[in-house]
Amino acid sequence: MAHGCGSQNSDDIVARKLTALAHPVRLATIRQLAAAGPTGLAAGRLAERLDVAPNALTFHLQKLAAAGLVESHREGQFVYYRAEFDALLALTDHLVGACCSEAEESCGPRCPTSRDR
Amino acid sequence: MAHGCGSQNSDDIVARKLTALAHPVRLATIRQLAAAGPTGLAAGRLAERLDVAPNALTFHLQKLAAAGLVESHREGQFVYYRAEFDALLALTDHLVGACCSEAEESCGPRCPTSRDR
DNA sequence: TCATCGATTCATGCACTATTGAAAAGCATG
DNA sequence: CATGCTTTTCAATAGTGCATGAATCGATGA
Repeated sequence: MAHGCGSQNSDDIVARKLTALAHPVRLATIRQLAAAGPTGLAAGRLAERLDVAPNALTFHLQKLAAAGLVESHREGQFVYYRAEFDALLALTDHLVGACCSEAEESCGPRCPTSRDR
Repeated sequence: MAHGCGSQNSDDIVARKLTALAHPVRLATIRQLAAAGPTGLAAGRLAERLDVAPNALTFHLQKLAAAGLVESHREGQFVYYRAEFDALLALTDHLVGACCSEAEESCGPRCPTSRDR
């Protein structure tokens, strides 16, 4: 505990991203943005779909952006948000990346260690 | 609605699991258990490896167990914990499951929608 | 039974996060 | 410039989670 806070461990970075995802509104947000694809969605339209107050949505979007999971760009009066797909995929890799690396037996047919990549 | 799992929304269940994972100690715990494979690790050995107080580790392990991400079984005076691999893999599926479902263009070569399963 | 080791439970204090409502800033149109 | 729409900022509150230390429970062996 309380070992150096200067250079952050990879686990800490991933934990920060998971913290950003670990909220019903933010998770639904990411899924909406993921479904919307590279074009993204305007903040207002997102607020409508999720039935969330605009200011509340901004709060959550900022957390997602701080974690590097979404990006925003302005187009006229609208602000479009889109998911950072690379960050999402890297996240899933990290979760089961070291699976069974120290074990003799594999954890199952879907184990990333046991199937070719 | 791919799986009709109980009363709670699938997003809420996933959010609960992500909440359980979204902590440096718990994330490191899962990775240690994932690396250890189906055999698992004793709580004390886990505490040593992670440099965490035993009672603190119990606190975190209970959160992981409540989310269905780990399981425990007693062997003599030791309590072994092992990762629930199915729950972990289901989690990663959910994250990018609906990726680009509403978009004309795919988000990339690794998009789950764009590659066969 | 007593002593020891492993694991858990309990209680307290602290910090952080989410929610809400009101207000303000940025952009477009008449 | 004035108006309306979109988005963000701010402030106050309530709620939740985490860390810490002491005490407890369970199992093992002398």
